[in-house]
Amino acid sequence: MISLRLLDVAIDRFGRHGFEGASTRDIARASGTAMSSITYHFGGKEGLYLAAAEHIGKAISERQAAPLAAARAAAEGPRRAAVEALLAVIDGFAQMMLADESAPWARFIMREQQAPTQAFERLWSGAMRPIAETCVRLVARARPDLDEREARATALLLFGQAMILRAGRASACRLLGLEALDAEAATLLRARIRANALCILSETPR
Amino acid sequence: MISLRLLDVAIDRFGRHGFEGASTRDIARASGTAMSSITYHFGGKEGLYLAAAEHIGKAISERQAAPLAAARAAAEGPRRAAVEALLAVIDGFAQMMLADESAPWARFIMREQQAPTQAFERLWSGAMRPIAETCVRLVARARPDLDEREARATALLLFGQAMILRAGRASACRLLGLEALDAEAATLLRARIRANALCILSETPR
DNA sequence: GTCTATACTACGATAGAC
DNA sequence: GTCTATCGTAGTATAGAC
Repeated sequence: MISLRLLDVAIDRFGRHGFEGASTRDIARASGTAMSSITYHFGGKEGLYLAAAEHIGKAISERQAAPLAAARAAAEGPRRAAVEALLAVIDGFAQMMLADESAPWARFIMREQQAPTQAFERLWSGAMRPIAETCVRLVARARPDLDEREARATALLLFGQAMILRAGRASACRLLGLEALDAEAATLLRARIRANALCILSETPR
Repeated sequence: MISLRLLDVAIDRFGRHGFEGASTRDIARASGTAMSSITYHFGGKEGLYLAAAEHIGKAISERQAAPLAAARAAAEGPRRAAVEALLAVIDGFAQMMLADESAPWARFIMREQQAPTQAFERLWSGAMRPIAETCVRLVARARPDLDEREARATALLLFGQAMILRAGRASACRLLGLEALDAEAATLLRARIRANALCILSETPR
């Protein structure tokens, strides 16, 4: 499937150089095909960009499906179970942020976060919103002292801890004195994220 | 000063479209000068890019100077004072992430984080490392139960909460159901960041 | 210092062969 | 479906006038 190869390369190039900076010539060449294949399969540069966003959304949804299903089930259960389910979703997200696989997706999404286009809409409703809304409900279950808006803010901030592992990757490496986030660093970071999240979610109203 | 105007526009364009995507023609036009001024003042597109990074580093250092000086003083004081000083630094960072002013800087830096060039080195040693290292010492003071690596990881993750306000701006708006992060949302988010950080920093060894 | 003019390269889109 | 060839536009760099 040449169109799949085009999508993979496109995600890499668009993420690395942005929509305007990426070149369809280069994407086609790196995919081992002619530039006009892009016109044929996706209608043009913009069609390829939107298809790339959709492709990322599907990949994320697939990888988060398991913890998300467990989380949905736990949203109505006891508080303790809700906390554990939320910790599992956050850890799943952290693992994704740590995995090499997510680097191209993250580059792509990060650009959309700064200046959303039509592609962000597809990413949000397809992959991100289902995860986010489930987490909001779990936070509300774990922290009944928070009102709706506070619970939403808290869910967002909990993800921030994991997101910095991608969004601030270069800083993370320098601060930890590493060339790259290896398996040992990943274990350490996941443990700290879990401890911090547990601390926040266990806080009891005074 | 035409060179300052060029720098401001360059930060915006490089942040928005990336190094390759931004056009020196466009930057010069929006600065009200001829393209060859860039060659004259900065030696070319790449010189302009590096100068833009340096410019951002200086702006950040200036704005974080006050809480940073207080934090340095508190690093040797009582634990309670270290916690408060660190909360102040994090809040200063959060305010910067919330301010409209930081949007162009953030776009620029975020790109460098994903694929660091020589420009990241200047940003890191000029502005980021001084802040980060001070925070590591404060975390170590607040959480003597953590070893050096754990303290470094924790300092990083604390900043993640604030960073998502920029790095995940579009998601933050959608999750909170807002068009933009207004003053009310800013107050709410800063309060939650503070509460979460306080909770993490106050955790006592069992 | 700042401009105009120009040389050269690369871009995206498209037409048409196979 | 995939290719080559080509069109019009826009990119950076540079030379030289003022």
